[in-house]
Amino acid sequence: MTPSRHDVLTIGQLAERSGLATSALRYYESLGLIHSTRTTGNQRRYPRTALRRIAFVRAAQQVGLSLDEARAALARLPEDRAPTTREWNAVAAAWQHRIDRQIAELQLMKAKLTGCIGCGCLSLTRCGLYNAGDRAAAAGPGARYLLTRDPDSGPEPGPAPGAEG
Amino acid sequence: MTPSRHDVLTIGQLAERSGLATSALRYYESLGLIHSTRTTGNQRRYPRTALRRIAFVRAAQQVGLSLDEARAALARLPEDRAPTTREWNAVAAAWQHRIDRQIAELQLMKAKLTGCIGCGCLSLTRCGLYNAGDRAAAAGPGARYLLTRDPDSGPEPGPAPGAEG
DNA sequence: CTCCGACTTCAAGCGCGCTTGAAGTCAAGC
DNA sequence: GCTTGACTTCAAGCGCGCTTGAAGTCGGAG
Repeated sequence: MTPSRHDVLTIGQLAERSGLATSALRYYESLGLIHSTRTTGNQRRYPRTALRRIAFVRAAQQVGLSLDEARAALARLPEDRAPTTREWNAVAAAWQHRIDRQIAELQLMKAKLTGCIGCGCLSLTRCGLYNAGDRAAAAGPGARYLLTRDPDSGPEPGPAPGAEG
Repeated sequence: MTPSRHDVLTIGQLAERSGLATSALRYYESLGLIHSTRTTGNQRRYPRTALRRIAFVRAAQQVGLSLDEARAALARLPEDRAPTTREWNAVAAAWQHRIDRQIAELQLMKAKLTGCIGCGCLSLTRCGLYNAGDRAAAAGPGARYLLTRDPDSGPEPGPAPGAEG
């Protein structure tokens, strides 16, 4: 079964089907998230499995993974076919832990807010919100993530300066 | 009651107490999130209420607000005293909606993952994950937020090109 | 043949939330 | 006086996830 013209997508077609801009797709390819072959005229041709990989990446982003982390996760799934239940199970389980943790954090935040409503506080010392930023403050430079990144992974080369109070 | 030396904080003291770097505090001040007076030697002196404002901002970030949005929210609270229950109530209620929405999205994602485990799919057309990125794809340029920003606010001047599939 | 649009590469830019560096000032201790 | 360290301003840089622009190529229609 050599791939016929319909088994393969131009970057424009892939963009339309995935909802991403062609620039984003080239960027993804530069990161190794998707792969393409080239025509004799040096144009990219993507296999249909690229759609699955993109879907995976977008889902990974929603779970809070960076593109680099998504690539690592993607490396544990087969390149050219849909993952088996077993393969998918391992990945999904890890994501569920992430999601659960994020949900737990949000619920904690919500509880703190409710407590604040009850006490009318934000009184500098007693308010639970006052200590809500502990983990976020420990993150490195760069744009801050909205929710806490994986707390028990990563080298964390640069400790936050002056954070010891 | 003129503010004595103990009612007022240097930027270094504020950094230590808030857990933020002095550079971050200057940045916050440049954005109007906190305010300071100056000594005769042109050094910043922050009122203790700055601590409360910073706590508020950090909490706002956890809820998913940008610093600009945090400033807008902060503008609805009094500058120089703790907010009353009524004042706080309005803000907290808005945040709770945000949090609830984020939790709902995460739970939806989790359900989709569970479904995927059950069906062993990612089969391009049937998988719920496949359509999980709809809203994220509609966002503009720049670093992507991990979770969906407020879907019904903001001018959104630049529609994502090629997002119509 | 021309023309057009979809493709190519590469470098640079953007937006956010900061940090870093350079060059200078101020305040206290020896 | 000198040193030290905390402060000042301003500009530039970083990391992520892309987009934008310039300059050129490919491939089919007329």
